[in-house]
Amino acid sequence: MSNFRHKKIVTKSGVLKTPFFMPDATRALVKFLNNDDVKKSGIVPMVVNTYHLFLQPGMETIKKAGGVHKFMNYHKPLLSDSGGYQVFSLIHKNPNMGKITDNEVIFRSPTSGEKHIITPEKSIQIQFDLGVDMIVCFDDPPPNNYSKEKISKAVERTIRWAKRCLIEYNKQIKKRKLDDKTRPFIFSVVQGGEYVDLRKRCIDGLIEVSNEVGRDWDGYGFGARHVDSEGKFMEKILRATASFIPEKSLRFALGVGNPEDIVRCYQMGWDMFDCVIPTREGRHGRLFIRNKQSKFPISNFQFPNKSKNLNLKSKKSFYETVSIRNNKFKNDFKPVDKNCDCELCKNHTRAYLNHLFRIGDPLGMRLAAIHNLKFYAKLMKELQEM
RNA sequence: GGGUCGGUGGCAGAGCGGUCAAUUGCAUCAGACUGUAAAUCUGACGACAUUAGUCUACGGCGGUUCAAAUCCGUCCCGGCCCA
Repeated sequence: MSNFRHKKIVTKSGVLKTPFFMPDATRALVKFLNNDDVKKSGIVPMVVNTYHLFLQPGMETIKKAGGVHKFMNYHKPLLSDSGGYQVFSLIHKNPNMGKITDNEVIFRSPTSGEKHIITPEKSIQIQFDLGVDMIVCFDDPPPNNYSKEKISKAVERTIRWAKRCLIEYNKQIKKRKLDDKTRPFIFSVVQGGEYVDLRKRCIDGLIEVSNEVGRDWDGYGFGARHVDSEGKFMEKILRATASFIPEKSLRFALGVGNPEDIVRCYQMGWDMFDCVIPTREGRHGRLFIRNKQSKFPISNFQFPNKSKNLNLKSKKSFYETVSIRNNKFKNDFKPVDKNCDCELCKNHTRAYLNHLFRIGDPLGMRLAAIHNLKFYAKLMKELQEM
């Protein structure tokens, strides 16, 4: 039972076809890569982060640069995340780092200790100053293991803040004289943890907000982690949440995910994805290898719904991973993936990459990240062509 | 030749009577990573059994002591200083 779909969205910086994956260029770069590395891997859009760029280099610099596209010299579609996830995660992990009230979030910079305040309005203003193509509401993302009561409160706050975001959004559109061709797309975020009824409530609330303010959300994001407190993929919740989101709106699965999670979400009707996995795991020496025997065998792929360990690394899966630091690659002179034409696989052997990781040279991390991005890009292309 | 300091597990380097199979770092082996406080983090790392436990180990040999990597004697080896 697939609900997948193909959409085309036209942003001021270019056209995107769904489904698409965005690597996280949190601080205006994908770590260790330059823009060409990303482009060559076949990836176009990227995600930058409001919170991180606000702290460094700071908005004065970004504004003087003429926006984040110019600042990082990347003129393809960019989405900015609101910073809600970062600020809340900071405070949830260490309550001394800040204070959350219904009006605002006060927090300390983990690096400088300096005190900052972010409100929903301010997050939106910053995102307009970034000048990106897609922006996200400042939400309240509770950890999945919070009580239902606490998550319910987070849902209500997320809805109230979404309203403030959308009102501010309209103000900024007016103030900056933007039109439908030049305005950024705006996404609200759906919270509700592992509870279908709360997810439903959140979406109903968000739709009500859009009616009250008089502007539709361009899309809805899936908030909080999409794996439950035990690490299991939240199949039911993701499926239900996708079905609650209006058909015409984009569905953005924030933070999703590993390859099988992306495929599953796609089949449920999610359109957009971003995740640190390909780049972070690449930097940590884990490489994705497509299973050679076929195209991504998605149509006949059996998802073992319930188990945490999906066993997708077995022969049945469409991919496997290798830890290139492992000793067994020390004298392995094959390419990482003989069917891959990325910079790494075209030019270097597993033994060489193993060596680069053993000596800790950044080149290894860069090549591995490029390879993994290419793997993701190819996956998305196959999904687009389904 | 005289004096002096030292020889500890793959390496570096703690420990200086019992709680030491021995702190720590590196190296090694494996694992984790999901809107990036992540070039990060976790675990293993004498042998065999692998729950318990048993053995062999802090240069060699011999002592003191209920007990020694730790104290004493001696031998071997190395650094530095003086002749």
